[in-house]
Amino acid sequence: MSFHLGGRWCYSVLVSAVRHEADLQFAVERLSESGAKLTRARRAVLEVMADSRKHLSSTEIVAGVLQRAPSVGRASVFRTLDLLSRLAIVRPTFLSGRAPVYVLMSEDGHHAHIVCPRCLKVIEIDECHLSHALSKIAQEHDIHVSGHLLEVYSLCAPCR
Amino acid sequence: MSFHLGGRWCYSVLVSAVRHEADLQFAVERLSESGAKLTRARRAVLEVMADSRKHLSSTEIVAGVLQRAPSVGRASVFRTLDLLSRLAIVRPTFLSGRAPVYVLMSEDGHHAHIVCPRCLKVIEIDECHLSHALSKIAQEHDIHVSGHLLEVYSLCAPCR
DNA sequence: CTCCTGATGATACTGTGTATCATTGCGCCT
DNA sequence: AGGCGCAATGATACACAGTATCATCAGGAG
Repeated sequence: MSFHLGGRWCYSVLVSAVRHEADLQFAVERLSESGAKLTRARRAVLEVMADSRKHLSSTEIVAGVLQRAPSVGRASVFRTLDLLSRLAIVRPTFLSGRAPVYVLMSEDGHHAHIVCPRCLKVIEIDECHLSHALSKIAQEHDIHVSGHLLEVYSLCAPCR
Repeated sequence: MSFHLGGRWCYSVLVSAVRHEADLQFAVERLSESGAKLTRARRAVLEVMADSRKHLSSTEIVAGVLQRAPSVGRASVFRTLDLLSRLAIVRPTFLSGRAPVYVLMSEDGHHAHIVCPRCLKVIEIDECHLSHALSKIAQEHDIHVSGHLLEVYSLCAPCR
């Protein structure tokens, strides 16, 4: 569901998202654990993402970082996004237009949201009731699940 | 988890995917139901996708279509991908590199797979045990679920 | 068969994301 | 606490996926 080609106008809006200081702290921790340096550029990206109440496109992140730390280069933002993706701190997602949109994953590497295919609103789900399903999947496929992303498609109330 | 910046070399490989003639037929049906015309370009895109045993990037789809129907233009492939996304016949996903990767959704608009964060292999899940969780989510948020995408992260057997 | 309209292919263009490389600054180590 | 090595940076230039445009074409209802 990448809707409405052609246009930067349709970024998804996150409803009821609560981004905590804790998320930021956790991300910083994972970063240094991984051996990566905590630089100005990286801190800026993380701060922008932790502050935001929306799913962010790379363009928005670049803009946010530029505001917060004007000396940071565009390239570093993309490098950071890639790094964070690899560390599973951030997950790129496809909503709205063709541009990737990034989400900060919660502490345990899980994330879930509802997308309304009509207005593109994104509603975050806190409790996704997936543990049972995941343990079954883990068992069947003989794997150890380290995270998940669940996207549910459904018209939201106003659109019905 | 968009891994390994810079390089077109890292496309995800779909293991154990069975793409049926039925999928193609279903897609064609939904297409005409929606009122859209069944043109050479659209048929070519659907055929390429139904034939493939992999998650396909747009580039790969363009190449496949070009092989199958050389007269079809690049732009039409993108137009078609967008149309199919809107009709929930196809779902763009983020794996491997930064390029979107497309999957044919199953008949009921559901799709699930496991991604190994190390080798990027994608294993399709046929039975995802989500009905319970989904009905709970539907109840809590007062919605009618029309589809879902579940992505599970886990090292695959060889990578462990 | 014909007509209307939605879809097409060709082209040119835009802007996101990337390679490169000389320079910088993080953080380990003593 | 200060210096050193290498990871990371910012700047620039670039590649190419995806898009707008528009004259032409073809699907499918009648």
